[in-house]
Amino acid sequence: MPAPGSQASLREMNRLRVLDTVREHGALTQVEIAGVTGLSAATVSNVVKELDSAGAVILSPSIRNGRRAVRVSLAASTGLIGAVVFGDRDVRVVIGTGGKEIVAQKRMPLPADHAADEGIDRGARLIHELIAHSGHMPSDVRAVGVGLPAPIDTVTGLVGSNGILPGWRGVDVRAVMQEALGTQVLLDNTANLAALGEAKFGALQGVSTGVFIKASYGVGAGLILGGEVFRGSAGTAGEIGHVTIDENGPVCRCGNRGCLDTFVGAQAVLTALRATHGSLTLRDVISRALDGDAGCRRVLEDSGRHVGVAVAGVVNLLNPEVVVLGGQVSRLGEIVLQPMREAIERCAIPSAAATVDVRVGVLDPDVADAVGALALADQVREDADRAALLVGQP
Amino acid sequence: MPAPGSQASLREMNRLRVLDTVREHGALTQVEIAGVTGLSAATVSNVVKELDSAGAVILSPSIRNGRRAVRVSLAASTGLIGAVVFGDRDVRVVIGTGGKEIVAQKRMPLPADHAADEGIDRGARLIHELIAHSGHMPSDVRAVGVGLPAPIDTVTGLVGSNGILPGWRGVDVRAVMQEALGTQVLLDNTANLAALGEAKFGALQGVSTGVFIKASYGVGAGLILGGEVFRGSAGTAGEIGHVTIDENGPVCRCGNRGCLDTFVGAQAVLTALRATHGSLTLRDVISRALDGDAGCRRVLEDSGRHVGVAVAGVVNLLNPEVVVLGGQVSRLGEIVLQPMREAIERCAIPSAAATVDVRVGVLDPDVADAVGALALADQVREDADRAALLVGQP
DNA sequence: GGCATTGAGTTCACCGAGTCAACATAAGGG
DNA sequence: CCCTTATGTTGACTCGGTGAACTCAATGCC
Repeated sequence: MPAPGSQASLREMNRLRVLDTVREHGALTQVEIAGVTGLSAATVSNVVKELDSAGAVILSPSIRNGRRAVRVSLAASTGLIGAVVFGDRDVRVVIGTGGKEIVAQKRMPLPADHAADEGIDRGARLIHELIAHSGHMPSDVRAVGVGLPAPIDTVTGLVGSNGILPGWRGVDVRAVMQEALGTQVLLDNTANLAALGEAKFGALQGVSTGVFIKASYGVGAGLILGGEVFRGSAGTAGEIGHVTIDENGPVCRCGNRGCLDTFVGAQAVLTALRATHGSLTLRDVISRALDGDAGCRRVLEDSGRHVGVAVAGVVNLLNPEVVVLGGQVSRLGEIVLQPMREAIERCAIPSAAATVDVRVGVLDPDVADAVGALALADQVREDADRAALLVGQP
Repeated sequence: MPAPGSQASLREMNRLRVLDTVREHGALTQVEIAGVTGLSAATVSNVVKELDSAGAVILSPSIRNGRRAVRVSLAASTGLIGAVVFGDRDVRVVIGTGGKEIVAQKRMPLPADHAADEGIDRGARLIHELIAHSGHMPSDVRAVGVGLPAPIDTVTGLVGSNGILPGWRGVDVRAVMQEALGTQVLLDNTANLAALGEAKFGALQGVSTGVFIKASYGVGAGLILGGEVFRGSAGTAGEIGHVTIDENGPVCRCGNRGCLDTFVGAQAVLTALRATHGSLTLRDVISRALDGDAGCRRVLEDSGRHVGVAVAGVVNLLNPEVVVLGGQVSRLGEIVLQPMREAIERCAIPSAAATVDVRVGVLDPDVADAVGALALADQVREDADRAALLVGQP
């Protein structure tokens, strides 16, 4: 890398400026690039020439009056990116080429009490299968994003102790997965990943301060602050499921009492319905509620209210522009959103409650996490491409 | 300003690089500057010459072997900066020259039900008095930071509705104050200001993710995220006083029930002690607790516990490195910190609770807000100096 | 006192990079 | 066929950073 402050670094900055402009605006002519970046046409000409000979952009003619402009667009990043997302009882694997497009995907159930090694092994095997089926080589995969429904300590790299998966505690998933896949692996909480997905392609696009609530088997949050996913000092930010709602409430699996999770987690929901509805899964409850079953609907409305109380605290604390509800429960739409909004309105300070926009996520809850995991992997690939470009142009 | 990406902008960046290096490290020789910035000695020589002729730095000889090195240090910023901080029943006015040094200060009580105009008027008059007494002109004041114990909507500029000061609701304090002082006025919540003070000069120095809790007449929080004060989308972030602790708790002045404030606000503390101790002020309770009064101590310990429960939620959500307790109540030190720590330990998820460091602020609670307000004003002055430097060197 | 030594800052020739202006280019219109 | 229109390229110029040579001011040694 060139010394900071030198002319070489200025050149580099301008190369990146041009590249980022093209990335953001799509195909542009050189004059347009010059207009947007504020660089002179001559400089843009030189930079584009370099970029073209390095294979970073592609030039295609366009038709218009006068001399034909040449549109500059980003050369497609090479290689594949992958995502492996572990749910409470399954693993979903996706491969893509970038953006939110999905090349192939596969889902597979996992036993309730599986060990981490087993899950990782199955995830890795599915990735390899998908690659083979789509006619690629394992070495084509540049990066894989992995999601777990548990807090992940980025300092130690270990899975936190109060996630949904008991068999995964204290495992360094990133290291093991990286070993199994032979590619760079990025590990994150599924709430953070879904938040990233919504921020890139969904309801949180362009939002500076946003809160994503993932309500599924458990409740988690992903925070978008300054347009980026916020992970806190050790990566476990966004844990909203164990906020104390009632100091004397039921005992939670985290050891505390009256956590939000004891009121709205799948356990609580299913227990509340057992007497009248028998043994159901969370998905059953949701689809019955959508079909008009009063009991199921009522229990989920209550969940919405409880989540709303907790979210009101978050709204007070962070004063977000938008709160997005995601996760399986978000399929219910206004049924659960309405009581949630009312609770926020009631419990948050008026000025913050008045400005916050509470809505449902845009992405399908089944794939939102995976889309985010792909986005995470894509970022890494972009960084690598960029670094390669810089060392390639000494 | 020069076009981005041009060589002129590179020059400017290097000027700022040198300036910031000197700002951060204090007096340095040119070789040292070159070492830190990575620029060549020749460039540093040129830049320093420019900076010197612009009056931005001062050169002083130093003694050592070989040719005497010339130490480059920042020219003292010209002019004064001021702070006006409104408490629940008083106003404190401070003037300084930069950093945390205080040139002069004055405190004056305010009637409990005063109107905003009255408070602003008194604050402005005090500023003018202090300036006159210290032998300066009103025009010497470059910027004034103003603190209010209430949420401030930065979009509308108005004071939020659930602060401690009923007579201030819906007033555009910044505009009125600016009119009265004839200088640039920066307005912020006192919790944010005290957090800024601790971040610049106290317990939050160098901390990336930190939470400052101001426990005084009411409870508020100032968030430090990425080393900066985080204000949310409309500036009201950090409102922790109206988090719901108990859905069926006492009615709060904000209209909700069971807010933290109804358990630990001065109102609640004083009411709890009225039967046994008669009419006290919060300061009385604190000093008696320090003197060993069991009742006062017990009530404040309970406050600490309640605050701890709420803070545990914040710790889960933001995963901070440090939580700093400030405000009048922090004078009690471990008496209130201990129960607070225990509550956090008990209610927050283990990994986050284990890594968070809970301590008392370094700054005197009486002046922490003002120190922050000065820092805010100082930032503005620095920006103005910097801008002047740039246009002064075309 | 004279003189080498030491290390800081300055000067200068050089070169890389951005800019302006002129120019080459590639259509469509009359 | 030439003019118009609009884009991209080229070259002379200037600006700014750099390395190497140089100046400068004190110390210490003889």
